[in-house]
Amino acid sequence: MTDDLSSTPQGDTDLPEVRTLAERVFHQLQRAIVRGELPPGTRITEPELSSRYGISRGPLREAMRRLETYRLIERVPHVGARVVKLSMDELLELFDVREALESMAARLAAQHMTAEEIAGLREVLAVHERQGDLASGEAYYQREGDLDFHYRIVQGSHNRMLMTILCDDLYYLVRLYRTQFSASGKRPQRAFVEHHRIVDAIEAGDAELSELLMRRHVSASRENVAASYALTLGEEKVASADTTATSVKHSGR
Amino acid sequence: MTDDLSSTPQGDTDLPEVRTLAERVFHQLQRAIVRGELPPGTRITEPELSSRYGISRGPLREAMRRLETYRLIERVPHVGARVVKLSMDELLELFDVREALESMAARLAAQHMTAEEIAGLREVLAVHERQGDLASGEAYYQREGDLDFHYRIVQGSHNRMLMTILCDDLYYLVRLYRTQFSASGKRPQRAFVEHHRIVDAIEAGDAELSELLMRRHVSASRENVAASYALTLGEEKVASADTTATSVKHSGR
DNA sequence: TTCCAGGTAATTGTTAACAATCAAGATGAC
DNA sequence: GTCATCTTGATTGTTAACAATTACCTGGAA
Repeated sequence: MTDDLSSTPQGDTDLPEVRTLAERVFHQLQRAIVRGELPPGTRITEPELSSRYGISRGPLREAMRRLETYRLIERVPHVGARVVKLSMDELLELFDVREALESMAARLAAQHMTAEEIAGLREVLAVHERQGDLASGEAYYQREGDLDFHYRIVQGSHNRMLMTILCDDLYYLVRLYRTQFSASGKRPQRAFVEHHRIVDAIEAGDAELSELLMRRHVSASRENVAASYALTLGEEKVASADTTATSVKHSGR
Repeated sequence: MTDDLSSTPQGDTDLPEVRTLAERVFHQLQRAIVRGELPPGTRITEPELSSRYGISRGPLREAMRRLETYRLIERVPHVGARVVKLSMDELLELFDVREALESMAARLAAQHMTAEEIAGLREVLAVHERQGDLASGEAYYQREGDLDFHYRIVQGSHNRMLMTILCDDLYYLVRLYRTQFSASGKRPQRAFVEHHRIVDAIEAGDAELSELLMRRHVSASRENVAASYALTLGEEKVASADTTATSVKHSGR
């Protein structure tokens, strides 16, 4: 009982509160899924996992139910659960949702963010640029830093419901998408500039401009992902795939 | 066991699938909370509810966890759960989230909604007006119809993630707010006009206009709620409360 | 060979009992 | 009289066994 702490030996950093077995296993499974250790589509079977983690099926089911609410696994009654398999369509849907919510967050951040929070935001950008210098073609750490940037703006909105939806519900899904599609992006320079402009607008208290810039920023990221995905579909169909990617946005009915 | 159906006697309309005890009790508890039969702040104790619904604590805990994901109850480890108690601040936060998501939904609906869906939307408005005629000062049915209107537009976005967040995650919370604050609104005429304008824009395929009108519509609803709440705070502070309500939106830091 | 049916094994849903934690009330000391 | 501590009751967390549904596999017939 008191050896719960010793049973989680290595660095479980920023573990908020593990007052129960279900919470501990939830965090472990969450990390395993986001890191790709449990590949998409993997069948989750309760007896196997309960024996692997050394707990009974009760707490495990509670952990699985929580994973389901974060959309990391999908359950079917009387059938079972499997790690969510993400499609490009759903990724683009997620970008639409992020565009709506994060632009609102930027607008509210321009109204409510404190001076300390803005200073912290600038510090995040400085760290990005330092890391970007030593590895201009970087991928992993920069992307984590990008998430940190967006995360802080959402926090700056001071809207708890927005924070819950974006940071709790969708955050791990975004990370899962990145590991799954290994989205390189290849537009760090432009993203850096956009980040700075957004912070400028927030610092100036210009709500409308902050909202507009964040909306463009997320939308550009979406188009970038769609375009690079179209490239992977078929190298010979580059031109037609590109027109498809752009026609998605403007497709009338 | 086979009398499960008879144990839920009256019209459990549109119950999607009750393949398990946990799902059935979840729907029952959900209705009880939204209808106000379980008042906000009510302590939820597992032995009591499990005996009341004639099930054991296992399925009940699963139902409770699902209620928690919909933010209808709040749980604290080793302490217990209680029905969520909503504050006006949180209601206004919810309006900000709805403004962001529903304006995006209207934009996508203008791009993707089919002719049949638009016809259904017009039919909803016609039903509203018929009911509005026979009871101009109505409250309950009109509000349900209002939800139906917004619900259909979200469906018309053809964005499954948007549909999940708005219709599954936030829908019952909106209903709970309405029963709890008994939001009369008192602006049915103007809402009707706004609804019609939004459908017009969607039918014309004008994405930007649809988005703008929906954003204004939700924002106006938010201001209306804030103003009527300010009235209930103190009758003698009507003037100052009104300025507070409007300054919320434009409050710089 | 292909399709359908039945049976078997495994997995999920459910239950009841046990263990640990928390909250409240009683008891005692200062 | 007030505060701290202990005890007691109740509630939540956890476990293991039982029941029911599902999926797979085997066998046989068209």
